[in-house]
Amino acid sequence: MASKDTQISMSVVRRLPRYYRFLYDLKENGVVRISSRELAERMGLTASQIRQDLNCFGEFGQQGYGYLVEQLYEELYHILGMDRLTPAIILGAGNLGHALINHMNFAGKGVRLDGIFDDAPTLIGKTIHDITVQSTDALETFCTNHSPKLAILCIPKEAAPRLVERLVACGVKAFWNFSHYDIAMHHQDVLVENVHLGDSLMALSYLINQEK
Amino acid sequence: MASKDTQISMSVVRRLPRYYRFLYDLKENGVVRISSRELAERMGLTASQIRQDLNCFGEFGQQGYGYLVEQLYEELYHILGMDRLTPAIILGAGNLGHALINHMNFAGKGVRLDGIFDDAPTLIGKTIHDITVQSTDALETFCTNHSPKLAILCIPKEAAPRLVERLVACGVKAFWNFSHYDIAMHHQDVLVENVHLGDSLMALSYLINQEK
DNA sequence: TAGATTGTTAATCGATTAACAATC
DNA sequence: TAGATTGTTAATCGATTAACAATC
Repeated sequence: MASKDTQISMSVVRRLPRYYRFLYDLKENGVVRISSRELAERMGLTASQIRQDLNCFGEFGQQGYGYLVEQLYEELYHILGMDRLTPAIILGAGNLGHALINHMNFAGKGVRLDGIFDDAPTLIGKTIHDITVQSTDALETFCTNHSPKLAILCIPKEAAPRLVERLVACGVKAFWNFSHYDIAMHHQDVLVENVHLGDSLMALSYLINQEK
Repeated sequence: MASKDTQISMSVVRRLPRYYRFLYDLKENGVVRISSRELAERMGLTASQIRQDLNCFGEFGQQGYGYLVEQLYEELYHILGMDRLTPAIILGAGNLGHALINHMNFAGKGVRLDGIFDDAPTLIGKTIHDITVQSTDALETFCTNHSPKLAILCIPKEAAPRLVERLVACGVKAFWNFSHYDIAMHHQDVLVENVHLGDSLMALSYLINQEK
């Protein structure tokens, strides 16, 4: 895997999964080569930006020819770290947690879901996608045995502080956070990706109201 | 409602819901006034940025004093357009759609959910949150009667092109898009807010793999 | 009045776009 | 070789931060 040493900006990082998706589709559609110009057109970006972005990681193209779709896809696969699966657990198997477990192709996103935790008696013991829902009482024991690195939080804000505390003590290093608890404010040295669906909808509401 | 005429940048728009959330919490906790410096500290921003952002919309503070929490909250409420509810429908009542219907406080985000559509015979006729799931066959009739302006897409990519076509023909002006179909590429004059949960998780995977 | 903090202008920083020499 | 398109440097654009006069 080629790579350069300079720190990659978050703007670039956030575009990588999108490149990966588009390259995958091109590959599936049997497209063999593509120029930055044509990819830019399809993605609604500039050719310049695509070349700049890719060149953060190496030289993947051929002058006068463009990029080999399959090869570039493979490069992104490695850049994104899809070859190693991060062991993960999900906290909260309510509607949202349930939806993620059923919908999200975790393995295809570099994640291996090892455990599901919830405190609702109606859920404990149930099996979702071959994984048995456990009580959060079992959290510490589970972590000792499985060392999850990523925790997916689908729990109410109130439950989050205590749970995050315990997870960090258990060695969890990253959070995919659907709760509204501000993890980064309370824990340093931990990676946090916040998903605020409400903010996304509210921003859209704002734009709708601007229209006319 | 005070406001200025210059076009607001998307960077600012995306921060508005977060301001709104923080102001709400401060208000709930009985905080009466707050300075840009203190709000910045709590939100992990700079005081300069907060003042710049707010001054896109008006002058809400008092020199030497700061901002009145309740008043600023109200201003954001109006700026975000929370006083008018956008009529909306949701397409797809599978796990994700179901989770949104149950979890999302639509009214609190400026949206009124008027209809739910799905094609699964097991779902049609069922009632979720007081709304009866209808077949997509009824879409045109429903739109004629209710004129929804926003469609929430919780459907597979394959079903999206045809459905979006129909929705646009019905006068739908905005999409909250959880499918991977690229609406904006195929329809101009329509607002699209894409939610790519997979991209979010993949970006996190990348960052986890960079750590060490 | 003195102290604090805003609103706003100016300076800086970073990200995007344009240009072009290198080269397939 | 001629044409195309990359990799990369330089120019531009926009967003963030700093500074400070205005003023409560």
